[in-house]
Amino acid sequence: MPELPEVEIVRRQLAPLLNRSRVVEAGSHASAKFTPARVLVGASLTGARRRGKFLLFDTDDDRELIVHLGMTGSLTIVDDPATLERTLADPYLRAWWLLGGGAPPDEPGSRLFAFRDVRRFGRVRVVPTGDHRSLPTLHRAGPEPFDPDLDGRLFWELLGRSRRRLKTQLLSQRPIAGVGNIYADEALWLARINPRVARLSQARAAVLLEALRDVLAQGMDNGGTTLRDYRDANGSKGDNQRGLAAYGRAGRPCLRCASPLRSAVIDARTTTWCPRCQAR
DNA sequence: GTACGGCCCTGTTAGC
DNA sequence: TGCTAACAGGGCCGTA
Repeated sequence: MPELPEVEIVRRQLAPLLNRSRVVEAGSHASAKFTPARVLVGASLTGARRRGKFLLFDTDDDRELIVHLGMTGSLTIVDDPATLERTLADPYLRAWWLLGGGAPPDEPGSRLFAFRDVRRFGRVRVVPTGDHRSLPTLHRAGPEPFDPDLDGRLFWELLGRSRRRLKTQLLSQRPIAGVGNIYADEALWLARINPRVARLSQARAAVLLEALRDVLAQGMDNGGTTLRDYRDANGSKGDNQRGLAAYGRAGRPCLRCASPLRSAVIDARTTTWCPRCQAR
């Protein structure tokens, strides 16, 4: 389940490979979650950005290819003919763009930009640059966690706009972008904050913001978290799952106080916390 | 505008 | 061993 660290790793790997490549052919499976991949034929991909958990690929005709990896999505660029043929035959391939060389001059299509997604939670959209109205979560996403303008006070104000439980707020992407179930549980554990709390003091909000930054940075340093499906653009697994303190450890001893960690479903997501360190 | 439940989707795991 | 049901969960939509 790719969250900010995993998506950022994929972006960093893909960005230098796109190199103004022109889309010479494309295809995708029919889905309401997908803009047909073919609409990009003839355009060149000029850059890769990230906003929260969304990847945004710029084109030379003022459009954006937006990809959300969902839970099991992965993006790769393959160039050797055997791998390219195998990728096209993959039953879980949901969208693909055959790329020519960097412009100018153009070459025949020789590399495949491929989106694979087993559980079909991923999304692919092509929109005019900056027009994110068709993706409400992206459209209303809060600041990036590492935005230098985001400080404890602003984060506290953003959290204060809702009375929903903290865990629900973090997953909504509104007060901060890019946090999913794993890193939300980890940050709340690190900050010793109960996930059911709906209100925080300004000081506690600042502590939570620092905890979010810590767990996200650690996730990136460790190459992302691979529980089952996540692979980076090179097909490699992450290492961060080894260092998780809360997520997926229900019933096991808290790494701080040894109390058994508790879990419950909050906002339809399994949430794990320490009832002692993170008492309400 | 906000909160909440349900849905999408399929591989894995637990239970019988 | 084989079958069935539960589970995992990010984003979106309909309803209250």
